[in-house]
Amino acid sequence: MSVTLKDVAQAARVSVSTASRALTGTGLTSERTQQRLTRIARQLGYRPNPIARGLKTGQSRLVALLVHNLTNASFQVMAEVVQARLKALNYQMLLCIGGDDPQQESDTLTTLVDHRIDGLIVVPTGKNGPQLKALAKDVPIVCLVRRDDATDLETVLADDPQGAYLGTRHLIELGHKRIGLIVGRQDTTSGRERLSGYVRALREAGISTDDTLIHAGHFVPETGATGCRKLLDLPRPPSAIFVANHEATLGVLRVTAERNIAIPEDLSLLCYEDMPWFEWHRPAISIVDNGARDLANLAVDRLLQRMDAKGNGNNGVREYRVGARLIKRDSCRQIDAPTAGRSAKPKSSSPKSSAAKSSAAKSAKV
Amino acid sequence: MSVTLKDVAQAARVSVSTASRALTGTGLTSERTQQRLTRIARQLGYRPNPIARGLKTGQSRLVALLVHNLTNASFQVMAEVVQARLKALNYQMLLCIGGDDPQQESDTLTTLVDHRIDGLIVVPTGKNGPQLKALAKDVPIVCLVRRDDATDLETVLADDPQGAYLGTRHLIELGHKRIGLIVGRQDTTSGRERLSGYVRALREAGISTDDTLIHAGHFVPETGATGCRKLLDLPRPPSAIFVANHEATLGVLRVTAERNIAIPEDLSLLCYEDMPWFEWHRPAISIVDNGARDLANLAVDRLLQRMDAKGNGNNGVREYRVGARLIKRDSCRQIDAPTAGRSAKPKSSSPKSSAAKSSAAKSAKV
DNA sequence: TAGCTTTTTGCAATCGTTTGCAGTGTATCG
DNA sequence: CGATACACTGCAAACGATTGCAAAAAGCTA
Repeated sequence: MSVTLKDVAQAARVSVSTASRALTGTGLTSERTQQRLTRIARQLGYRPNPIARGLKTGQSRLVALLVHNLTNASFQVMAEVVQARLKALNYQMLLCIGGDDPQQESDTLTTLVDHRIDGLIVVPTGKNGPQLKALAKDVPIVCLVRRDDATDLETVLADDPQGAYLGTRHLIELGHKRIGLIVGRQDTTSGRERLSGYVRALREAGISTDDTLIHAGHFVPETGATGCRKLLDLPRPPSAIFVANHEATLGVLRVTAERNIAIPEDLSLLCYEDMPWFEWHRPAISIVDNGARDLANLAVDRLLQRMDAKGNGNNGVREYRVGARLIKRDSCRQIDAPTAGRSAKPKSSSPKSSAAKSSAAKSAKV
Repeated sequence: MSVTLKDVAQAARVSVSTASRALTGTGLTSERTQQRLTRIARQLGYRPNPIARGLKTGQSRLVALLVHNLTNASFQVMAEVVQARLKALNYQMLLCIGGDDPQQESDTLTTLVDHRIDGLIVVPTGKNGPQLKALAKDVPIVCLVRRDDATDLETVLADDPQGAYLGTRHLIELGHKRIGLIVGRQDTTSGRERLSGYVRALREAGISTDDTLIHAGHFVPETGATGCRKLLDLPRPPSAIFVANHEATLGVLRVTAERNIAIPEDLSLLCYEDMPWFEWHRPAISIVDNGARDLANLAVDRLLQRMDAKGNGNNGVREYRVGARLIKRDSCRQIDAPTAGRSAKPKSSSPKSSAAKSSAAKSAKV
């Protein structure tokens, strides 16, 4: 069917070995034959067979990225970044979706090493530590976003303690004292760390934590809905909610919409991890940005590094942190002058303000 | 490193051929040796090497999906569906991102067939017809969402003419007479077909088309922004905009937000292809759903079918259509009684209605 | 038990590369 | 001019499976 190295060799009247050496550019052939063979190969449309090559060399030029889903905007960005970086280096990305399910993760992992992938970037569920650890002996692995405590793999994490701290402090600075937190499962790194950042900010500000204000749960919209209802139904509901569980955001928005709660007039909302549309939403949603792009880039860097090192094993296993950033938009409002300072800001305690603004716009238009 | 077939054979004191036959389950070995070998293989932790196998059999158990990006919600859904379906059949999905760029598409395609993929589902740019056609001789290919006119490949399309027609008719039925259209590039199937559906609905309703109301452009948010501005700046601006270019949606939302245009009071908005958050947006955005999930499933069905047929070539190349569905939410309003009929409906020509509702809710709350 | 068929097995070639080793030819040097 | 080095090249053995063909074993019949 397709033209093989043998065909090229025959056409050039040399042996396959020579052809191979000429085309792979080991400096072991004369300049002349090298050029001649490259030409002939191109004329014949020769393309090396990665499978055959892989069999011999043990490399597949395949690098896998295992994420939980593609709904999460961070994962989308990561997938695109990883793909782009790898393609430039002539690797193919094998994107796998594990659904945050240990069983699926485990299955996928075995399939992947079966396929002799050259490297793996994985967002671990945390439940397959032993397996990961074993695989790491055969293939370079970098963990992303979550740490797997049972392993000592190189890991690229978001700076969740800092991010949660920044976000919470921002709300405190705006005058909020009762701040609801909807956060991820406490058996995940990010879940625990974000909670801790929240607690630290509160403590620093001398605000005592209130367990009824904290809702931890799975990374699904329902968590947001439930948590939000719980918070709103409190005798003394919070004036701000910090949704530090990305997937839960939609649930929170649904509930606030259902209950006709105006943001930020009735409730300030701060979310975690950006989505393209947060910026276009009305009001534009303030967020703590986890730096998905940088995380992915760093993970690729680390992975490539290990792939080159080839066997110089586990020396220098590190944990990296990519800093978080607060992006202020319009979903959080100042509810109270923290100090006597600050004047120009229209801190508008009147719930009508935005409705007024919008109907003004309307009458101008209609 | 890893245990090979030879190891298993040795341990069982049989030849590799017997081992191979026993483990692959050709009925050519005695029941007894088959069981014995399976047991030994498991004990030794033997896993067949797909690369070696692939070299001999010419199959890789890899199926590629080539899409433009992962930002588009339809592509996300498709990726997840394809991955899930394939995994169940023990194939690995190779997800590639082509960026709707012919050059990248071309490169990726060659890499993919180099890797001896067993099948390919591709959203073609339309600029690499000849190449696709050539590749189709070696590997089963199914086109998705867009047709490549230069080929006669099996193609699974959304019913865009119908979808655009349904959407436009919906707006007409709500009383809109001037309906802006923001649509995709006219050198793509979907771009042309959506425009045609729009035109047909208008013609049927006896409304003459107005070219100044139609804006076609690339599949990027900017198209939406530009188009929306153009439409709003018209001497006689439309009362409704149909954004039939998914990526352009964000741009439109940005402009309407910038200009403080209330939806649906000042402007009705209808979009194409769902996104998870459209439902939670305020107002919830009405859409024409292209049925991404069904499209992906059908594409997989067709591909598997061809992969089985194995060589019975191009007979029966078909084009399939997956019907579109209108999903009404809150971004389109009735602006005018189409007939004298209909009573109960609060068709509210007063632009204040929703603002009133919302401020009522607020005062109830505060 | 011989002769036949039918299962079950093993040998060896093959897929398309890479690569150690040995061989050829040419240049260099004394 | 012969010896030695060096640059190229070719042979053949891998890599880990699958598979056609033939041999061995087993089962049957008479």
